[in-house]
This record gives sequence, structure tokens and C-alpha cells, in this order.
Amino acid sequence: MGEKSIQKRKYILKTAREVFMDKGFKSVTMKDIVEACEISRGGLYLYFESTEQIFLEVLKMESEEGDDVFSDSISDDATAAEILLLFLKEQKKELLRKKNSLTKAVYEYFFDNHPPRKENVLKKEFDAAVLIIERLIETGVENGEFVCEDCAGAARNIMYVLEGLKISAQTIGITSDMVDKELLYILRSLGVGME
Amino acid sequence: MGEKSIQKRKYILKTAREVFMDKGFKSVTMKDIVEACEISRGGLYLYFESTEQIFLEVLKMESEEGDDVFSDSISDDATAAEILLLFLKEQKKELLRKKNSLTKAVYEYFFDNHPPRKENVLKKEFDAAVLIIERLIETGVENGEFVCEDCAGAARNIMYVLEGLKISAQTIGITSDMVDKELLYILRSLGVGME
Amino acid sequence: MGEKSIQKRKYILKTAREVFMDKGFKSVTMKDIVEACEISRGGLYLYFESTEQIFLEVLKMESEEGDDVFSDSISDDATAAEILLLFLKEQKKELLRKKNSLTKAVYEYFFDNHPPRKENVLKKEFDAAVLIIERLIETGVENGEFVCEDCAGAARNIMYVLEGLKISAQTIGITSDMVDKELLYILRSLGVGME
Amino acid sequence: MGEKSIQKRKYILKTAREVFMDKGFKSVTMKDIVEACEISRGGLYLYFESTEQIFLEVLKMESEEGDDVFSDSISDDATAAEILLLFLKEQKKELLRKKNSLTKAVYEYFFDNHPPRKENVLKKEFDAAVLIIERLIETGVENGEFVCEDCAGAARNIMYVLEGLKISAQTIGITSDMVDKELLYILRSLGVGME
DNA sequence: CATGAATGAGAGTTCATTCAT
DNA sequence: GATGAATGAACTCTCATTCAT
Repeated sequence: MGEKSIQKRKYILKTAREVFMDKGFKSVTMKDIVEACEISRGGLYLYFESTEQIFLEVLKMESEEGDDVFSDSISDDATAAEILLLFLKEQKKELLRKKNSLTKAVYEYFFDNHPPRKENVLKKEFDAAVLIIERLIETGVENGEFVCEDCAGAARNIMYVLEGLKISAQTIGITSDMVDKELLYILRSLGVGME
Repeated sequence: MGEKSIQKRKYILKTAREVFMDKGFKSVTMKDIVEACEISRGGLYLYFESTEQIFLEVLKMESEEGDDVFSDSISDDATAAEILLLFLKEQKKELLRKKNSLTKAVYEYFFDNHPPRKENVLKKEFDAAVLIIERLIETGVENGEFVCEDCAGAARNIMYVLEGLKISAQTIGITSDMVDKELLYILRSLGVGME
Repeated sequence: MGEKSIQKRKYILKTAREVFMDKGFKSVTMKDIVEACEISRGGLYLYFESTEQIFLEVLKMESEEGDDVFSDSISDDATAAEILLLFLKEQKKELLRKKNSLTKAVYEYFFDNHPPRKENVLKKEFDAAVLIIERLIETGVENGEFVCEDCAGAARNIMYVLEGLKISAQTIGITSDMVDKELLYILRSLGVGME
Repeated sequence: MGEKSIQKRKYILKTAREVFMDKGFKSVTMKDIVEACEISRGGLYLYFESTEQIFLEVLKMESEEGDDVFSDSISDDATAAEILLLFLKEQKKELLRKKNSLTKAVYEYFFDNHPPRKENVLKKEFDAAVLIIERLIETGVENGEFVCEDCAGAARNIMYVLEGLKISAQTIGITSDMVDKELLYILRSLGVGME
């Protein structure tokens, strides 16, 4: 497969991504993707053989282009609290974004496909995030920014709350204010005043 | 509709419930339900006209038969902490229950169907639960069982963590120990020692 | 499946039979049969799930309705030579019948599907025919109608020649005269004069 | 067409031959051949325009490279019986060869394509073989090796039996012993003792 | 009420064939 | 000459939905 094909692959993945964002995972058919891409029925099969394969590659692409919140645009002398705040704000933006998110599709996919723990991308990302937050809190505690007896516990708590907010956003609906309240609650728990 | 028909409706709903627990919402077809119920194709249409209608009625039935944790089997002189613990244990049992739960189906359904806030069953249940927990914590604070500055915030935090655990159970997988850790973290936040 | 369905099954099998006679086995699609039967696409699948299944049932029907040459229309006092002649004439009629024969389809099917010996319908029929002819020749020998040192060998020889004629009819083409010549040769080998 | 192209044509035909031996005629697609040859889709069309054309050229190549049993490796002073035996052995080898034979493909092709008699390759070969065997038998009779009243009939009988054995080998299955029995029967009919 | 046969729309998939490079 | 991406026709199969009985 030449240079040209690689471009087309990417084009298909990007277009399919839109479709998944719009319709989730289960409802998406090869036909949907064919039509969104404006290519021929058989054409799609030259590149991919199922919506599942396409979806997994979309996810891979997603994580490769990685929106690494923690490394992007953070000044070197930022405090732990500042970094955590930035992270939470990023998460808020993401979870309020109704249309521009793969969240629904990801959940739908993983509802029916439980890869063995070790290979579960979602789990890996979750664990990685917990670890990072834990380190961050520890740093904050050392600097006197945070108060916290169980940093690992606090980190996990934060992640589960975020998961809860994410799923709530997709099901019962959620507003900016509601998210703010939760995030403030979390920060206060860490002893951060809201002055 | 005679008595007989009402019985049959219930029978169909109960049987369909099993199907939804097994396959979620989106993948369930009228055919699946017809086969599970061992009735005729046309027969099902006499009672229901779509999987959506069936699913919504299953949910209604569910909440009517309401497993009201807070009222069932609680001695009148139970302490707030005891009641909260009971509730959390109940939630744990539910979210570890792989096969016997409508969780997946509910999420799948609400991903695509955002009824206006006021009518969203999920939201109502969520809010109701928050309220009850809030009261419970307040009572606990008055009794000196809990320490808590923002009871409403704590209640919401608990519910979001539970949501986070629920969705995690369905996607990345979760063990009994992992749930325990989170619940303990919550209780400690309320100043409950684990003696 | 009620009485009605059984009729329809038969109707489909009969119609499909025509299709197989016309196109052999491999080229026949479910669509061909659907169109020949003038039923709906899905309708056919209510009764059969593949052309293979249909074909095998056509064959079964065929052998059940058995054109039992040896039992039909044979007077009780017929001589062995008469019966053999009748049989050969029947075979001749069959193998000259260009359009009205499943021969091609049968060969095509068995080219790709070698069931274990024991279950091979073709083999069973072949062996049965050999046996019957063998008996017939033995009787003829006893009656002084035939001369033959190796009745079993002669019987097999006859069947293989018939097979050879059948396949030749379908490939290189064959005329009535050509068949006659072979049959006469066989009869002469058995010492039957052609007066 | 240059030298190079001629080589490539031959290469394609040889490779396609393998494919036909493996899958018969009808099931073989241009794609199959393209893949077996490891050339490009378009490339194949530069040389051939259909599987039919390819198949016919394979057959032509086959008969040109002619496995002339009667001329190969026969000492000049071989008796008629020896030559006939050699021929029959050759045929036996061929028809027991499951995988390395075009038999199935040839039959499949000629089932659907009855070229006018005069051009039918199969027929020509059949008739030629009959003639040669007839001559052989005549020679044998003159030499006192064979006893036979109708040499032409005997020759045709042999060829039809061989056809019968060939098709049986492809459909109901046949063993070395079974072939031997038939060949012996034929030879005995010619008055050849098996000493 | 209940049945289940029948229909037809629609999704999946494979290939023959073409054509720009 | 040679390539292989692209197209579109043709098939397979599954269901939601209807309707005569």
C-alpha cells in the first residue's frame, strides 16, 4: 500500500471518527462510513474489514495524537494546584462537549468487548491517569498546597468522580455549573481554598 | 384489556428484562424477545410496538417494584452510619453483578435518548438518591457519627463515585477489593473510623 | 410447520429441481431459486438455509419418489434378459435427456463434497444397482439366457460403462445410436443374440 | 508480443493450471489466479480476459505437451498386450491421483460448454484413443494374444469403462483395488489370462 | 386474541473490470 | 507493459412489520 493509500486510510479514519461521535459504536454500519466518506462500497473493504477494526484504529489514532494535558502548555514553575486545576478544566471541557466526543462510542464498544485486563486500553489509560494525579497530589502535599492523608485514594476518587460525571453527561445530562460544583468539592477536600 | 392480557404483558416484560440484561439495549431485536417469550411474532405486536417501548416499560416496572434499600429491612433504631453502610453494600453487590443487571442496557438506551430533563427517569432517581444520602449524612452529623462541612457536596460526590464505579465495572472491569477501597475512602472522608 | 408449509416446501423443492437441472449445482444461487419460485427473498430462508441443503433435499425427494425401474411395470413372468433390457433402455432414455436431468448438478455437487463413504448417496445407489444387476445376471445364467463366468464383474462393468456414457453425454455429447452400440456390445458379451 | 511476454503467458498458464486442479473450473475467479500468480489484477487482463479463456489455453497447452502414453517409453518389440497393460496402468495412475488432475475442472467446464462436436477437444481425444486401442486390439488378435469378435466395440467399451472409473473416482471415490478389478475384467474379456 | 407465513428493505461481502499513473 | 486503487453489480442473510386465518 503506497503513500496515497496511507492518506486515504487516514481520511477514512478521520471521517469514520465523526460518524462514531455522532452515532456511537453499535449503530454504525459499513454503509454509514462508506457514505460519509463518499467512497464506493467495495472501496472501504480495501482498507478495513469491519466497523470494529475501524473503531479500534480510530481509538489508536486518538491516543497517538494524544492530547497530553500534563505536558502541553504547562509552564515549568506551575504549582501542583495549578496543574491539577488545568487538568480538571480540560476534563470539564471534554465532558461537556456533546457532539465532539467519542465517549458514547467508547462505552458502547467496551460494554460488549471486554478484552483481557492487560490489553484493555481504557483500563491502562485510567490507571495511568490515577498514577499521575497521585504524584501530583503528593507533590502538592510536600509543597504545602494540599492536605491529604491518602493520596492514592484521593487520586482514585477523583478519577471515579470524573467517570461518573462523564457517564452522567451522556445519560442524565449535566451543566457547566454542576461540573464546577463537583470539581470544587474535590479541591476543597484537598484543602484548597477557593479564594 | 382483560386480566389475562395483563398477566401476559407482565410475563413479556419480565422475560424481556432478562434479554436486556443479557444483551444491552441496542442489540435486542423484536425477534430476540419473541423467541425468549416463546410467543408468536404477531403476538408481541399486540402488546408492544418496539423494543424501545418494551424497554421503557421494563424500567417503569423496575422502579415500581423498587428495591427501596432505605426502607427495606432496616431496624428503626439503626444509626446513620449503619444505614449508609447498608446502602453502599447494596450498591456494591449490584455493580459487581455481571449478568443480572440492566446497567448496560440503561446506559445504552440513554446514550441515544435524552428525554427532556424533567422526564428523565435516570436523573430523577439520581437526584432522589442524592437527597436521601444528604439527609442521612446530615442526621449522622447531628448525631456525631459523621464529620462533614458540605453535606450536599458529599452526597453528590458519593453518587458520582458510584456512577464511576458502575461504568468502570462495565468497561474496564472491577473487583470486589477495588470497590471496597473506594467505599472505605468515602467513609473515611466522612470521618468514620474503620474499627 | 403446518400442512400448508409442507406443500410449499415441496413446491420449492420441485421448482428448485428445475433450476438445478438447468444450471447444475455450483452456479445456482438462492436468488435464482427465489425468482424461479416467485417468492420473496426472506421467504425462502423460512424453509431452507442454503442451496446445498435444498439440493440435498431434492436428491432425497428424488430417491424417495424412486423411479424403481426394476419393480415398476414388470410382469412377473419376465425373463432376466427382458428385465435387463428394460433397465438399459430406461438408462438410455435418462442419459439422452439433455435438459431433464440432474446428472450435471449431481456430479458438480459431489466433485466438491466427498461425504465419508458410508454416507455417500451416490455410492450407495451405485453399489445397490451393481448388486441387483449381478442377481439378474445370475438368474439369467441359471435360466440359460446368459453366458457369464464372472457375474459380479459383468455387473460392475455394466455400471461403469453406464457411468461412462452418462458423463460422456454431458461433456462430449452422445447420440442414440452411440448408446445403442454400447448396450448391444454389453448384451453380446452376455451371450445374448440380437435377433 | 515479445519473448518476455510469451514467457509470462506460460507462467500464468502453468500457475493457473494448479489453481484449476485444486478448485475445478467454476469456482475459480480471476482473483484466485491473480493471487496465485502474484501479479497485479490489471496485469492478468493484459494477457487473458476471462477464466474461460485461460482454462481453454491451459487445456491446449496440456494436449500440446501431450503425455503420449503410446509413444513414450515403449520398446519397439513390445507385444500388444504389454502396450495395452501399460496404457491401462497409466490411466489407473491418473485416475487415482486426487489432487494432481484437471479431471474435475474439465468435466465442470464441459458441462456448461458444449462446443459444436467438431471442435470438442474432449471428443477428439476420446475418439483418437478409441481408434488407437482398436488398432492395438486388432494387432493383438492377429498375434493370437487377444480373442475378440468386435474390436471396435471392445475398444469403445474400454474407453467408457475408463470414463466411468474416472468420474467415479471424483464422486463416489474409488480405491486401487477397485480399479484393478475392472481392468482385470477387461483383460479377461480379451482372453488374456492373468498368469 | 394469537399465530406464523410472507414480504421487502437494508446490511455485509466479494469480485470482475476499468483506468489513471 | 504493469500496477493496484476504485467502482458497482450481484449475492447472502436477517429482521421489522403486516395480514390472512
